[in-house]
Amino acid sequence: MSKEAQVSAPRTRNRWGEGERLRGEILAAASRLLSELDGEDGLTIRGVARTAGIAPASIYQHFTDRAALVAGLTDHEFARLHTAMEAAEGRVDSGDVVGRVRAMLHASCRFAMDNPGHYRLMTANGPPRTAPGVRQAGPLVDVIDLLVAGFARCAAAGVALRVPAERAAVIAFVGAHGRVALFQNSAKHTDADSVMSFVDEFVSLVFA
Amino acid sequence: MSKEAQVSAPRTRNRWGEGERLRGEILAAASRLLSELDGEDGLTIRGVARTAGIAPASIYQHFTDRAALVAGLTDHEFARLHTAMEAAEGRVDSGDVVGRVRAMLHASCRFAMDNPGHYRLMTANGPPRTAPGVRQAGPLVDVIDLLVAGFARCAAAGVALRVPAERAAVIAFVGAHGRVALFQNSAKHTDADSVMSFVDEFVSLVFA
DNA sequence: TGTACATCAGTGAACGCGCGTTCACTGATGTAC
DNA sequence: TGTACATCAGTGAACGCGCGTTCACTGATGTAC
Repeated sequence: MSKEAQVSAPRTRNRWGEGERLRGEILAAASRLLSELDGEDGLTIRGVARTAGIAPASIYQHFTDRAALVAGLTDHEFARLHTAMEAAEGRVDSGDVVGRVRAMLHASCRFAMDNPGHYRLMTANGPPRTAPGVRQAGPLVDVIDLLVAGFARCAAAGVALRVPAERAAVIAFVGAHGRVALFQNSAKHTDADSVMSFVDEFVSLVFA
Repeated sequence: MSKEAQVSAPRTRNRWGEGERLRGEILAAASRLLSELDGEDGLTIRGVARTAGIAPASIYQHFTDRAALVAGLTDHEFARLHTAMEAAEGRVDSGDVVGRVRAMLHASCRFAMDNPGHYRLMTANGPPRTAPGVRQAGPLVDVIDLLVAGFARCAAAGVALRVPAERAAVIAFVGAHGRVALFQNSAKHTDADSVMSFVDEFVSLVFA
């Protein structure tokens, strides 16, 4: 609980050829820092350096500037979310197609609720804007594709949808995260169970 | 397009007893500033003062500190949204209950799309957290209550809902704004029409 | 009607601070010959 | 095997800047007597 960054040993530097490891440590430190912070503005070069136990200047060997650091962190967190959703899906019996979709949505809600700072960062500096018409790419789209595939499997298994799978995925994701985002800082009302049941109700709306 | 704040006349001060007018000018300036900015971090005391054409110190006669200014701006913007939604509803024939709900949702989407900075501010520093169990209050809840009333009027008019009006309101609002928030900065794909039709599809899901 | 004083709206200059970024550096580890 | 040099990981100190906030102030307008 001390305000001081612990004044540990002056840090054993990485060995030759392993300089890239610090990049990971920097991202991990930034992620940790973001957990304890309100928003992106507290996410400073100096703050991250303090959290990582390195000199501010050291960050510039891995990120050209603060913007690059933030972008790197965003990608890193999207990858974490992606992994969490896949893992959650894998934990459900593959015959339970609806259950698998639910599991992914629950995982993404839990991620957002457990990591409000990261979540805000991810939605604020979303994917890079692409040219119109071009098929969109980016971490957000990858996450949604996970859901599209899930809903498509529902349809293939004979569970009727009221809308196409692509639409259903966006609706479900947007609904789940809208719910979390809007009520994140608004009372105890946002306990995990009520969010999850809201999401389930939501999902049931897209099924016939 | 000049970077300079225009060096106009040194400002004619308000007359005796009208000091409160500056409060409004400060909020208007902050609102204008937020329109041209990415996020809350650019919303500084000095920046607002520059935009308003006053001295930074003058702000402290109306807001105790930066946090109070931001909170005041948030309230101000919620009030604007509330007004816009009511106005939109009023423009639709009162017999068309579903149309009136749609109009409110469209208005709130348009607000979010036209004012991404304000919107981010409103969702980030949402309503003050209240004690659990206590009926929630605050500008966000007021806005949602508008929708609850709208959906309730639908039900009363014989348009069947698949969920209670309270639920429907939250679902619709959360869906609409989740859609806007998630895709705000993600390509031309976010043109107004596609958002509106998404919202309409969304609304149709809650009706039987 | 004067006149002394209170109150108002708003300011200019200064403070200390943390920030992003740059630069020349340190010392350990590898490589060429 | 030495030894000179290149490369690596990482640093310490300094820079200039914009920020939030405070303070004593200015000058216009009102009020008491």
